[in-house]
Amino acid sequence: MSEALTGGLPRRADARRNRQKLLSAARALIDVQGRDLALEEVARRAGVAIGTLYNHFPTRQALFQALFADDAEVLRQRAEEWRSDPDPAEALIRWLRLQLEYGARGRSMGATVMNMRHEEGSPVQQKHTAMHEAGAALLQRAQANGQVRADVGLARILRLILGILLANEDAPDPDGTLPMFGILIDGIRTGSAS
Amino acid sequence: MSEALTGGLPRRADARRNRQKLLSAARALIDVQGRDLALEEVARRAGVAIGTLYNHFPTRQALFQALFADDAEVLRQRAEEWRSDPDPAEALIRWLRLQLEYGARGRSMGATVMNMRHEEGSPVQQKHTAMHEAGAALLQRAQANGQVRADVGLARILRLILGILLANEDAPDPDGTLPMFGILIDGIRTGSAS
DNA sequence: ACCTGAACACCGTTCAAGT
DNA sequence: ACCTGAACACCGTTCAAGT
Repeated sequence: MSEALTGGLPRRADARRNRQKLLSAARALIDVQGRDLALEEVARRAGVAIGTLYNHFPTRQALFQALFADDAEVLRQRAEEWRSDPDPAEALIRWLRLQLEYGARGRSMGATVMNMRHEEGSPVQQKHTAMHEAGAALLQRAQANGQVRADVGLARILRLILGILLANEDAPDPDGTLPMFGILIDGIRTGSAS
Repeated sequence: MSEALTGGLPRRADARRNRQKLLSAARALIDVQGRDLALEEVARRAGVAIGTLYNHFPTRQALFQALFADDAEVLRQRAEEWRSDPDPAEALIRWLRLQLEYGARGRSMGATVMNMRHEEGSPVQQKHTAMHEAGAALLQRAQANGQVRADVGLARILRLILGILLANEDAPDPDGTLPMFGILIDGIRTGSAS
């Protein structure tokens, strides 16, 4: 239980190596097979037994979380940095575009992980919360400045970004994300109707 | 091959009954298991052998298409009707909201089918094209009236609706779709920035 | 503290044989 | 023209035994 619940790394060096090999194999496979990647193949490519995979990651979710949780930390940092940007709306939009980029990682698994329900107090949940708070500050700044409508929350915006990614995952033109992102941005700007 | 390619119904009466039983069973299961429903269980619940399922629906896609293709016809009809609505924008929005409702069918499988690549000349493709043209007329009317931005196409809007559905599929609050829909609508209205 | 791999269950898909 | 179900391949998951 130690590793799964604490989220810490394994104590033994060989176990840490195995964990890393599993993550690398999963990362490589996810780009090809998408979210339905075969766990057995992950173990096979990592050169470990299937039981070892389950030792490190008791569920699919645990594997995905380990793959993409660090992205949340990067996104939090950017949000903090851009909080002093002279143009609040521009800073917010830049950050949301970064969410679009990071979310696209691993066939949208990045954004999916970010929108998953995380175990209370888990490392992923903590990182996610920290990112969310930093982003919310960006949003509120733009709202206080009158550039963004006051009646939208960050969660709703981020889930819309997830939707954009998911809808374009198997689309004929996977780069249709930016025009759709543009509609989202215009939808949260002040000055429009309703 | 006849059935799969022509999309027509089977000639024999027992085969038509089997087809219907398969569709009913699939429809019931999809609400529970989502898009990853087990084909074997579909056949089991329909009371036919697994080979019979493959006879009628050679691929998963074929099964899904058969389940939801008729919705396209309904949506086309509504678009035609509302083309004479005095308020073009209101008519368009009402139709898009209908897309949201119909798309939500079967755990968003409805919208997914609508956004799939269909075989050229297949019945689904024809129905989808007809629906798309009728909807595009609604959109153009609202654009000609100056109520909706001229630089957005229907395909982009519909894919955004698909995204909204997918993003809310396993969400804590699955009825967050309407606020997100509101952002989309405001994003395509005239009068906003950019 | 961690690894191994056999064991079991379940599902996807094909196809020869039947009616 | 259609149905059947055995046959094969593959994967998910657990767990007793090992180091």
